[in-house]
Amino acid sequence: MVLVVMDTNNNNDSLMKMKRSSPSSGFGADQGVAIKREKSTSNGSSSNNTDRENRKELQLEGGVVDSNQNKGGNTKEKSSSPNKPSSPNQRLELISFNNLQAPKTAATVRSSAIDTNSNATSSSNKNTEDDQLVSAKAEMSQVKQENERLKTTLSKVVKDYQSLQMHFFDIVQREQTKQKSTDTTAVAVLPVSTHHKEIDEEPELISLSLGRSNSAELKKFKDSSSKSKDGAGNHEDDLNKGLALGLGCKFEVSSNAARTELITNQSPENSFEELKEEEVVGEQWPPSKILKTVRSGDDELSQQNQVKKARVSVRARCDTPTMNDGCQWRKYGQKIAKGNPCPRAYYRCTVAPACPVRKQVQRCAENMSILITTYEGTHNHPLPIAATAMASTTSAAACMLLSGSTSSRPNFGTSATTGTSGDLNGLSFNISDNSRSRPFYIPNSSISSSPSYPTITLDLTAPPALSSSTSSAASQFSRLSSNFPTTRYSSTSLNFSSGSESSTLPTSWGNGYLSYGNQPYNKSQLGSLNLGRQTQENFYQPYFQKNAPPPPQQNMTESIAAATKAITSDPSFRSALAAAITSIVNGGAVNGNQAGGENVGQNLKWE
DNA sequence: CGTCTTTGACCTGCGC
DNA sequence: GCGCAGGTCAAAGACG
Repeated sequence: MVLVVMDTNNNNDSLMKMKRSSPSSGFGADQGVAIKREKSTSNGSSSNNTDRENRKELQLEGGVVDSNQNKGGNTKEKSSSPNKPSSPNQRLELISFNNLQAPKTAATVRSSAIDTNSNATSSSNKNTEDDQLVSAKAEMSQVKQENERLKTTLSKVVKDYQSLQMHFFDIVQREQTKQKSTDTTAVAVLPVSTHHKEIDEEPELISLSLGRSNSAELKKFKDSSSKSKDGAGNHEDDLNKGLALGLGCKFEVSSNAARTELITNQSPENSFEELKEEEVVGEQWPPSKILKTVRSGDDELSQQNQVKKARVSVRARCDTPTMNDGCQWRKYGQKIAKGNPCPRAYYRCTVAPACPVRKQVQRCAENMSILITTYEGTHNHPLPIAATAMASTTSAAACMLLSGSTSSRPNFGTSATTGTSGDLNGLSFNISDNSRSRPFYIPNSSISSSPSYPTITLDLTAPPALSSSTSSAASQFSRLSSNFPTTRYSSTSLNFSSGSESSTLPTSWGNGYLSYGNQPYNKSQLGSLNLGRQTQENFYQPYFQKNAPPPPQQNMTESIAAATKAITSDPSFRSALAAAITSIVNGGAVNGNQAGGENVGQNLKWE
């Protein structure tokens, strides 16, 4: 259950706070003169002291304080505002707390009223306490109403989930039926066909992958399936277009060697240690991986670097200087980027020492209330639950981007390492048809301005009216794509907004259930996370059993369970899912004229 | 004293 | 080759 509670007003205030609190307004040799002047005028003697005082002041105000401003060691990017419910869970807890507390208050008031009456004091006291009683009752009723609303929303979400799940299982069953028949055919006609054999052995093929697989293998497989089974329904048509509804591992392994590697990587000893950078999602779709064996070392390296640089940019309205995505970040640099007066901050993930993930945070030049966070790379370590939702979303988007932009390459997605990384992230978006992939370029002023890197933009800033239709979403894309430079890599924009829910940024992404492993975190790592009443045991949930890889079906079921939890717990996620499904169901996948980006831009109403 | 942020300097890639 | 811009490094300082 997710409620996005975020104050989106006060943008000016927050900007002012940011300006006041952040020394970022003055930095670097590369910075403009005007900004330096601003720094020098901020305080004649010591701007640093002023900054720190301002930070303290902000903290006292209960305002939003960046991790940079939390000077106290481990306090990195905590839920920024102590006065606001920083996570949906907290919000719910708050409500239920109120629910519990309200009667107590009423009882207290009543008892004190009795005491007062027994003492036969003035009637004005009586009136006052009656008023208190009335107000307490009113408060109670309000809280009850809110509770009811929450329950209703929850039931709707669960209902949506169930219908979706039913649909998914239906598809899976059809797929399995087809697969069996295909295998039979393949064995009869091509007894040595490794292709079908692999498919048979790789249940990951049937998985909750939002979007369209662009795998040539899958296509071949589908084609053969449809040949072997006439009269395929619409669902199968969609499937043949590459739709595989599966959250989790939508990966194909085309060679036994690769599969062996996958299995090796999934062994408990190697599960994380051996997750090399290029093996992680976001970077995990090296289309060149398949050609790895035939390419030269240099070529391979360059390809990997390309993939490594895949980025996911998240645009979201956010009052806080940085988005609380649940991860621990360490700032390592700050720059003024050309075309944007707002400084760009560079962060490294510090959850694990060798984590390659970096993020850049920058305010949008056009709309300062919009925070653009660009993620690069994928975590090679278990993530706190609070961070998994964002990680899953971004890695999925990265997958989508890479698959979309590179789908012209043969044998895409057959790398074993992609399978591993996909397991880690539990979600993948695929665009099957490169011809439908219409890139949206990132403006130069944007944070993802580097033309060298493929970037996908998840726009969480759209107002409800904009996100409710394809045309409006497209207009939003066009807004994004205006004045975009020609880049070497395509960039894609996804509108993940869903109604009013996503018009504001979730203050916490902590509803993800796609934990990366079952390794326990030590407390210091958890220290900066706002756990609320969650226990540490619950906080990190195993996503896949590493020690004993479950049978395919079980694995898939776990994927589904995890994914559906994520879906039901994150409005943005649901929106993304809805958008993807809508785009396909509404014919986007069938209608070959439509661009993938436009299709994804469509949103499904969930209520 | 350890950790973190700040920020000037440096490196790298790209366009001309 | 040069300049520009993005990205990173690392020394210095602040803080608990």
